[in-house]
Amino acid sequence: MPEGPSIVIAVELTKQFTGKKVISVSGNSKIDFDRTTGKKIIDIRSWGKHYLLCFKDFSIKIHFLLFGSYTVNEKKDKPEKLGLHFAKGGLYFYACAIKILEGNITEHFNWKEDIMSEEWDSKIAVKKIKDLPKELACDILLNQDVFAGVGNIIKNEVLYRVHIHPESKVGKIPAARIRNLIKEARHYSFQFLDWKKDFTLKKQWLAYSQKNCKRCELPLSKKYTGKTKRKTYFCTNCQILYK
DNA sequence: CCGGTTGTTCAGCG
DNA sequence: GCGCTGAACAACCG
Repeated sequence: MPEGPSIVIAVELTKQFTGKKVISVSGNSKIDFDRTTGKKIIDIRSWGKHYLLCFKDFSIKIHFLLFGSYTVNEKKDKPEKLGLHFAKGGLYFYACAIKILEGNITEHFNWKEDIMSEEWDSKIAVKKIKDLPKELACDILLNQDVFAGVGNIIKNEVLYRVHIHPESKVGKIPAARIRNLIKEARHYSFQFLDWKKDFTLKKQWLAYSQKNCKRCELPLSKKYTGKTKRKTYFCTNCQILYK
């Protein structure tokens, strides 16, 4: 559920409620339900790992974290954090973090930083990475200020595909290879989207949760790397360590 | 059946 | 104030 492409799918599967009026609201979230009742959803979109329900003067920001989920038109057998009821159907969110953002949503997010956005601008990532030379490659990819929407699976796959060791210092990686890393982060995120829609995502993994390197056959290293300490699968033979 | 995790925030400490 | 650690949250899969 939680990485950027999965949120893009969530937007697609719920777009039908754009322009619809919220008749009533339920759930155990602490946001003010009265604010939403009777209001029309004017847009549904995403930014990074955030799912956004936009109203005229505010937006509901939903982050699914690790275990969050949603259903359309039918409830799960779990207490919903937020349930929006329409004249026809409903939208339910579970185990997620919900916040209200005031004003126009464009004042809260820059879509040039969202890996899944049409507005994605790799030049911004280039500059931010230049400003963080001591960061490790594995950490920079998970940094939502640099790559909004990239999660641990994408991190693993991108590093493997561009032959960069996860513990490389980004300041030591040649500029052309940094550009390639950024390009692949975007490219793989869209592959993730396509494969997830086809239910073939796992079959396409080259490194994540794999035992051996698909290129040299040697066993992959498995390690909690960087300050983010997330599990990383990598090949010490095929992925170059810049230090 | 239990262990692990596609994530983030916050309290507590040195 | 900083960086680091651990806890908390909570659900599904293999």
